[in-house]
Amino acid sequence: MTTSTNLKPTESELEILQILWEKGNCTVRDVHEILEKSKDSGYTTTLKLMQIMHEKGLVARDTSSKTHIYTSLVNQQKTEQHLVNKMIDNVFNGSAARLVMQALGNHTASKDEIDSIKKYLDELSK
Amino acid sequence: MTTSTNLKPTESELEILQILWEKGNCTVRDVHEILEKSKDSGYTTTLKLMQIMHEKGLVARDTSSKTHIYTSLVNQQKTEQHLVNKMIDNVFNGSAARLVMQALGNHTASKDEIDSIKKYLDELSK
DNA sequence: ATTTGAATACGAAACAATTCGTATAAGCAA
DNA sequence: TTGCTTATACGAATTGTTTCGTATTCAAAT
Repeated sequence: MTTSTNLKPTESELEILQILWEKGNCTVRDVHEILEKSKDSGYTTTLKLMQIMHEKGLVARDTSSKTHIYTSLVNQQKTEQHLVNKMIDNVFNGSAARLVMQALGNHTASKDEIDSIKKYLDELSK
Repeated sequence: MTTSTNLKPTESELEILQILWEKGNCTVRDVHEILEKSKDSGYTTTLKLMQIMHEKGLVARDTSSKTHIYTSLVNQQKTEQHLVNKMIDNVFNGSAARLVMQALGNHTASKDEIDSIKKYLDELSK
Protein backbone atom coordinates (compact mmCIF):
# COMPACT_ATOMS: atom_id res chain seq x y z
CA MET A 1 0.00 0.00 0.00
CA THR A 2 1.21 3.49 -0.82
CA THR A 3 0.41 6.47 1.33
CA SER A 4 -1.12 7.84 -1.85
CA THR A 5 -1.30 11.56 -1.33
CA ASN A 6 -4.10 13.02 -3.39
CA LEU A 7 -2.78 13.52 -6.86
CA LYS A 8 -5.88 14.97 -8.34
CA PRO A 9 -6.39 18.37 -6.78
CA THR A 10 -9.25 20.41 -8.16
CA GLU A 11 -8.48 23.51 -10.15
CA SER A 12 -8.84 25.82 -7.19
CA GLU A 13 -6.78 23.54 -5.03
CA LEU A 14 -4.05 23.54 -7.63
CA GLU A 15 -3.95 27.31 -7.66
CA ILE A 16 -3.39 27.27 -3.94
CA LEU A 17 -0.79 24.53 -4.11
CA GLN A 18 1.17 26.57 -6.66
CA ILE A 19 1.40 29.37 -4.16
CA LEU A 20 2.37 27.09 -1.32
CA TRP A 21 5.01 25.41 -3.45
CA GLU A 22 6.54 28.73 -4.30
CA LYS A 23 6.27 30.48 -0.97
CA GLY A 24 6.56 27.64 1.47
CA ASN A 25 4.75 28.73 4.61
CA CYS A 26 1.65 30.84 4.19
CA THR A 27 -1.30 32.13 6.10
CA VAL A 28 -4.71 32.14 4.49
CA ARG A 29 -4.30 35.86 4.01
CA ASP A 30 -0.97 35.44 2.24
CA VAL A 31 -2.56 33.03 -0.18
CA HIS A 32 -5.68 35.07 -0.61
CA GLU A 33 -3.81 38.23 -1.43
CA ILE A 34 -2.04 36.50 -4.28
CA LEU A 35 -5.16 34.73 -5.43
CA GLU A 36 -7.29 37.84 -5.61
CA LYS A 37 -4.99 39.33 -8.20
CA SER A 38 -6.28 36.82 -10.70
CA LYS A 39 -9.76 35.99 -9.42
CA ASP A 40 -12.35 37.76 -7.38
CA SER A 41 -13.66 35.47 -4.74
CA GLY A 42 -13.81 36.44 -1.10
CA TYR A 43 -11.50 35.75 1.77
CA THR A 44 -13.72 33.16 3.39
CA THR A 45 -13.78 31.23 0.16
CA THR A 46 -10.02 30.88 0.23
CA LEU A 47 -10.21 29.98 3.88
CA LYS A 48 -12.80 27.31 3.23
CA LEU A 49 -10.81 25.84 0.38
CA MET A 50 -7.71 25.60 2.51
CA GLN A 51 -9.68 24.00 5.32
CA ILE A 52 -11.00 21.40 2.91
CA MET A 53 -7.51 20.81 1.59
CA HIS A 54 -6.44 20.20 5.14
CA GLU A 55 -9.22 17.68 5.67
CA LYS A 56 -8.12 15.90 2.52
CA GLY A 57 -4.55 15.84 3.67
CA LEU A 58 -3.25 18.06 0.89
CA VAL A 59 -1.75 20.55 3.29
CA ALA A 60 -0.45 20.68 6.83
CA ARG A 61 -1.26 23.49 9.17
CA ASP A 62 0.25 24.83 12.29
CA THR A 63 -2.49 26.00 14.62
CA SER A 64 -0.30 26.91 17.53
CA SER A 65 -1.09 30.58 17.17
CA LYS A 66 -4.36 32.19 16.27
CA THR A 67 -3.33 32.72 12.68
CA HIS A 68 -2.75 29.30 11.16
CA ILE A 69 0.24 28.57 8.96
CA TYR A 70 -0.18 26.27 6.00
CA THR A 71 2.29 24.21 4.00
CA SER A 72 1.83 21.83 1.11
CA LEU A 73 1.97 18.15 1.84
CA VAL A 74 1.94 17.02 -1.76
CA ASN A 75 4.98 16.79 -3.93
CA GLN A 76 5.11 19.31 -6.72
CA GLN A 77 7.06 17.13 -9.10
CA LYS A 78 4.79 14.15 -8.57
CA THR A 79 1.64 16.18 -8.99
CA GLU A 80 2.90 17.74 -12.19
CA GLN A 81 3.92 14.35 -13.48
CA HIS A 82 0.52 12.95 -12.75
CA LEU A 83 -1.28 15.77 -14.51
CA VAL A 84 0.94 15.54 -17.54
CA ASN A 85 0.56 11.80 -17.79
CA LYS A 86 -3.17 12.12 -17.56
CA MET A 87 -3.18 14.64 -20.36
CA ILE A 88 -0.96 12.46 -22.52
CA ASP A 89 -3.34 9.58 -22.06
CA ASN A 90 -6.63 11.43 -22.24
CA VAL A 91 -5.87 13.96 -24.90
CA PHE A 92 -2.95 12.64 -26.91
CA ASN A 93 -3.69 8.97 -26.97
CA GLY A 94 -0.59 8.08 -25.07
CA SER A 95 1.86 9.90 -27.29
CA ALA A 96 4.17 12.14 -25.31
CA ALA A 97 5.67 13.32 -28.58
CA ARG A 98 2.35 14.67 -29.75
CA LEU A 99 1.94 16.61 -26.55
CA VAL A 100 5.42 18.03 -26.86
CA MET A 101 4.91 19.22 -30.38
CA GLN A 102 1.59 20.69 -29.53
CA ALA A 103 3.19 22.48 -26.60
CA LEU A 104 6.00 23.90 -28.67
CA GLY A 105 4.09 24.53 -31.83
CA ASN A 106 1.96 27.35 -30.75
CA HIS A 107 3.05 28.44 -27.34
CA THR A 108 6.20 29.58 -29.09
CA ALA A 109 9.03 28.77 -26.81
CA SER A 110 11.96 31.12 -26.96
CA LYS A 111 15.18 30.14 -28.70
CA ASP A 112 16.79 29.63 -25.32
CA GLU A 113 14.04 27.33 -24.24
CA ILE A 114 14.34 25.31 -27.40
CA ASP A 115 18.07 25.00 -26.93
CA SER A 116 17.68 23.78 -23.40
CA ILE A 117 15.16 21.23 -24.55
CA LYS A 118 17.56 20.00 -27.19
CA LYS A 119 20.27 19.63 -24.61
CA TYR A 120 17.88 17.70 -22.49
CA LEU A 121 16.98 15.40 -25.35
CA ASP A 122 20.63 14.69 -26.06
CA GLU A 123 21.05 13.60 -22.48
CA LEU A 124 17.98 11.41 -22.71
CA SER A 125 18.94 9.58 -25.88
CA LYS A 126 22.35 8.51 -24.61
CA MET B 1 -16.34 38.95 -31.79
CA THR B 2 -15.32 35.36 -32.41
CA THR B 3 -17.84 32.57 -32.69
CA SER B 4 -15.88 31.03 -29.84
CA THR B 5 -16.86 27.40 -29.84
CA ASN B 6 -16.56 25.99 -26.36
CA LEU B 7 -12.95 25.13 -25.79
CA LYS B 8 -13.36 23.80 -22.33
CA PRO B 9 -15.23 20.55 -22.66
CA THR B 10 -15.73 18.62 -19.45
CA GLU B 11 -13.89 15.37 -18.98
CA SER B 12 -16.80 13.26 -20.20
CA GLU B 13 -17.34 15.54 -23.13
CA LEU B 14 -13.71 15.20 -24.06
CA GLU B 15 -13.96 11.43 -24.07
CA ILE B 16 -16.83 11.69 -26.50
CA LEU B 17 -15.07 14.24 -28.67
CA GLN B 18 -12.07 11.93 -28.93
CA ILE B 19 -14.30 9.28 -30.42
CA LEU B 20 -16.01 11.67 -32.79
CA TRP B 21 -12.67 13.04 -33.91
CA GLU B 22 -11.43 9.59 -34.71
CA LYS B 23 -14.55 8.08 -36.21
CA GLY B 24 -16.21 11.03 -37.83
CA ASN B 25 -19.92 10.30 -37.89
CA CYS B 26 -21.37 8.35 -35.01
CA THR B 27 -24.66 7.37 -33.50
CA VAL B 28 -25.09 7.47 -29.77
CA ARG B 29 -24.80 3.71 -29.78
CA ASP B 30 -21.51 3.80 -31.67
CA VAL B 31 -20.08 6.15 -29.10
CA HIS B 32 -21.54 4.29 -26.18
CA GLU B 33 -20.13 0.96 -27.27
CA ILE B 34 -16.64 2.39 -27.30
CA LEU B 35 -17.14 4.27 -24.08
CA GLU B 36 -18.38 1.31 -22.11
CA LYS B 37 -15.10 -0.48 -22.66
CA SER B 38 -13.46 1.93 -20.29
CA LYS B 39 -16.30 3.06 -18.02
CA ASP B 40 -19.54 1.58 -16.89
CA SER B 41 -22.27 4.12 -17.25
CA GLY B 42 -25.52 3.40 -19.01
CA TYR B 43 -26.68 4.13 -22.50
CA THR B 44 -28.99 6.94 -21.52
CA THR B 45 -26.10 8.65 -19.80
CA THR B 46 -24.15 8.76 -23.02
CA LEU B 47 -27.27 9.93 -24.82
CA LYS B 48 -27.85 12.72 -22.34
CA LEU B 49 -24.26 13.87 -22.54
CA MET B 50 -24.41 14.05 -26.30
CA GLN B 51 -27.69 15.94 -26.14
CA ILE B 52 -26.13 18.45 -23.79
CA MET B 53 -23.12 18.73 -26.06
CA HIS B 54 -25.51 19.50 -28.84
CA GLU B 55 -27.19 22.23 -26.78
CA LYS B 56 -23.79 23.70 -26.09
CA GLY B 57 -22.89 23.63 -29.74
CA LEU B 58 -20.06 21.16 -29.34
CA VAL B 59 -21.52 18.74 -31.83
CA ALA B 60 -23.84 18.77 -34.80
CA ARG B 61 -26.49 16.19 -35.32
CA ASP B 62 -28.45 14.97 -38.22
CA THR B 63 -31.97 14.13 -37.12
CA SER B 64 -33.35 13.28 -40.50
CA SER B 65 -33.79 9.67 -39.57
CA LYS B 66 -34.89 8.19 -36.31
CA THR B 67 -31.35 7.35 -35.28
CA HIS B 68 -29.46 10.60 -35.01
CA ILE B 69 -25.97 11.02 -36.37
CA TYR B 70 -23.49 13.14 -34.49
CA THR B 71 -20.32 14.88 -35.56
CA SER B 72 -17.91 17.09 -33.71
CA LEU B 73 -18.15 20.80 -34.25
CA VAL B 74 -15.02 21.69 -32.37
CA ASN B 75 -11.58 21.57 -33.84
CA GLN B 76 -9.36 18.88 -32.42
CA GLN B 77 -6.16 20.80 -32.90
CA LYS B 78 -7.56 23.94 -31.32
CA THR B 79 -9.01 22.10 -28.37
CA GLU B 80 -5.74 20.30 -27.71
CA GLN B 81 -3.89 23.56 -28.02
CA HIS B 82 -6.17 25.19 -25.55
CA LEU B 83 -5.81 22.42 -23.02
CA VAL B 84 -2.05 22.39 -23.34
CA ASN B 85 -1.79 26.14 -22.99
CA LYS B 86 -3.94 26.04 -19.93
CA MET B 87 -1.72 23.43 -18.41
CA ILE B 88 1.40 25.40 -19.24
CA ASP B 89 -0.05 28.43 -17.53
CA ASN B 90 -1.72 26.74 -14.58
CA VAL B 91 0.80 24.09 -13.78
CA PHE B 92 4.10 25.20 -15.23
CA ASN B 93 3.97 28.90 -14.71
CA GLY B 94 4.03 29.68 -18.38
CA SER B 95 7.09 27.64 -19.24
CA ALA B 96 6.45 25.33 -22.18
CA ALA B 97 9.93 23.97 -21.71
CA ARG B 98 9.16 22.78 -18.22
CA LEU B 99 6.08 20.95 -19.47
CA VAL B 100 8.06 19.33 -22.25
CA MET B 101 10.74 18.07 -19.94
CA GLN B 102 8.21 16.81 -17.49
CA ALA B 103 6.45 15.03 -20.32
CA LEU B 104 9.60 13.40 -21.61
CA GLY B 105 11.28 12.80 -18.31
CA ASN B 106 9.08 10.13 -16.97
CA HIS B 107 6.72 9.08 -19.67
CA THR B 108 9.79 7.72 -21.40
CA ALA B 109 9.39 8.43 -25.04
CA SER B 110 10.96 5.95 -27.39
CA LYS B 111 14.15 6.74 -29.25
CA ASP B 112 12.14 7.25 -32.40
CA GLU B 113 9.89 9.71 -30.67
CA ILE B 114 12.84 11.62 -29.35
CA ASP B 115 14.40 11.77 -32.78
CA SER B 116 11.26 13.09 -34.33
CA ILE B 117 11.02 15.74 -31.66
CA LYS B 118 14.58 16.77 -32.35
CA LYS B 119 13.82 17.09 -36.00
CA TYR B 120 10.84 19.19 -35.12
CA LEU B 121 12.94 21.45 -32.93
CA ASP B 122 15.47 21.95 -35.68
CA GLU B 123 12.69 23.11 -37.93
CA LEU B 124 11.39 25.45 -35.25
CA SER B 125 14.66 27.15 -34.48
CA LYS B 126 15.36 28.09 -38.06
C1' DA C 1 -52.79 -3.96 -37.26
C1' DT C 2 -50.15 -5.39 -33.35
C1' DT C 3 -46.18 -6.35 -31.01
C1' DT C 4 -41.63 -5.66 -29.94
C1' DG C 5 -37.12 -3.69 -29.87
C1' DA C 6 -34.42 0.26 -30.20
C1' DA C 7 -34.28 5.09 -30.29
C1' DT C 8 -34.99 9.89 -28.23
C1' DA C 9 -36.77 13.24 -24.62
C1' DC C 10 -36.69 14.85 -20.31
C1' DG C 11 -36.97 15.47 -15.33
C1' DA C 12 -34.70 14.83 -11.43
C1' DA C 13 -31.46 12.58 -8.20
C1' DA C 14 -26.70 12.23 -6.80
C1' DC C 15 -22.44 14.18 -6.50
C1' DA C 16 -18.82 17.50 -6.50
C1' DA C 17 -16.80 22.15 -6.44
C1' DT C 18 -17.13 26.82 -5.35
C1' DT C 19 -18.88 30.60 -2.96
C1' DC C 20 -20.41 33.24 0.77
C1' DG C 21 -22.97 34.72 5.08
C1' DT C 22 -22.93 34.70 9.73
C1' DA C 23 -21.37 33.22 14.28
C1' DT C 24 -17.81 33.13 17.31
C1' DA C 25 -13.20 33.56 19.33
C1' DA C 26 -8.73 35.80 20.03
C1' DG C 27 -5.66 39.45 20.54
C1' DC C 28 -4.65 44.26 20.77
C1' DA C 29 -5.23 49.03 21.76
C1' DA C 30 -7.65 52.75 24.00
C1' DT D 1 -12.48 46.04 30.50
C1' DT D 2 -14.47 47.41 26.51
C1' DG D 3 -14.56 47.64 21.91
C1' DC D 4 -12.30 47.03 17.28
C1' DT D 5 -10.01 44.32 13.99
C1' DT D 6 -8.80 40.09 12.15
C1' DA D 7 -8.95 35.21 12.58
C1' DT D 8 -11.38 30.62 12.17
C1' DA D 9 -15.60 27.56 11.97
C1' DC D 10 -19.25 25.95 9.66
C1' DG D 11 -23.71 25.55 7.45
C1' DA D 12 -25.86 26.31 3.41
C1' DA D 13 -26.81 28.26 -1.30
C1' DT D 14 -25.25 28.05 -5.93
C1' DT D 15 -23.46 26.11 -9.84
C1' DG D 16 -21.87 22.47 -12.73
C1' DT D 17 -21.44 17.52 -14.05
C1' DT D 18 -22.79 12.95 -14.30
C1' DT D 19 -26.07 9.54 -13.81
C1' DC D 20 -30.28 7.18 -14.48
C1' DG D 21 -35.42 6.10 -14.54
C1' DT D 22 -39.39 6.46 -17.07
C1' DA D 23 -42.25 8.05 -20.89
C1' DT D 24 -42.81 8.28 -25.53
C1' DT D 25 -42.02 7.62 -30.45
C1' DC D 26 -40.76 5.14 -34.45
C1' DA D 27 -39.99 1.42 -37.56
C1' DA D 28 -39.64 -3.19 -38.79
C1' DA D 29 -41.24 -7.96 -38.44
C1' DT D 30 -44.85 -11.00 -37.60
